[in-house]
Amino acid sequence: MTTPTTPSAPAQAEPTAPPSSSSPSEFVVATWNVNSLRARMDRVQPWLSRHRPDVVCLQELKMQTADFPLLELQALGYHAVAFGQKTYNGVAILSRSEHGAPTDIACGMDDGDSDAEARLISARIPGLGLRVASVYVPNGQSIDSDKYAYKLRWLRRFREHLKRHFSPTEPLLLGGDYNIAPDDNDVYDPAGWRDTVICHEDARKALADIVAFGLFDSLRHVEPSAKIYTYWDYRQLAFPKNLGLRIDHLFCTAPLRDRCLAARVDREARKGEKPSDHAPLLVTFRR
DNA sequence: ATGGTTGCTTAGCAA
Repeated sequence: MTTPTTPSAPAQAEPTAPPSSSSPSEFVVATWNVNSLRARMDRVQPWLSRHRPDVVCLQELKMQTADFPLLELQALGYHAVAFGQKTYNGVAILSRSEHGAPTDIACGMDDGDSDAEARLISARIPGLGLRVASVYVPNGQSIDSDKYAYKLRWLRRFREHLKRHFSPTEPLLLGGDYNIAPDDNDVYDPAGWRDTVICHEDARKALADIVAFGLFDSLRHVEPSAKIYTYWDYRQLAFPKNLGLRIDHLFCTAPLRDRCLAARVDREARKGEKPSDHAPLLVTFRR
């Protein structure tokens, strides 16, 4: 074991700001589509160390459950539960070890449908007294595609799943990539995007039906009208031009809406080498 | 913009 003797630290060895510390009065929940956890682990690890969110919903793991990096996350101080599959989809929930191991872990929708795509996982976080789901809604490709019919069907099944397993009066968080921009204000070019799977009225209605279960858009609770995006295409310099969409959401039930203190998108995570095409959304709640 | 970028898998699909 040698002691470093270099007088100046390496350029990127230290974070530029101290990591967030756990507060006894607040907790932070994030949702992030990482677009392959294997390809993104070198970014996810320092991001967790820096922000120390209490709970993180991840989407698009693109790996089998058996390949999920449980031990690496454990070493960073996180419990994790994952529902993966080869090549596509995959969702996970991380929670800081101090909140206790997640219980009541449920993968998929248990509604008898033969659909096996890994798009939903939920669990209870005992130390925070809440239930959390990580959700990856099908993209749907184009409105005349079979995939769009699957998207709309999946959203209806999800609504029924919520009614069966959750209550609008319990503390519940649903974080995920919904692949839907709820409002024209969530899109950089609403006219150009109107007849796409992201903005089509049937998709927006299906999401509204889910919200009608008793959910609130935590970001809009705090920022009612600001132009805030969570996704920028890799092509066409979309990020530097801020040609973005707000398709990642953290929905909460009424008991948590009243405790929602702040919400922001971490655009820093979209910059630099090999980012995901999505940036994380971080929401702070009173404990 | 009927294009372009990334990841998984290895030519073509999905996003």
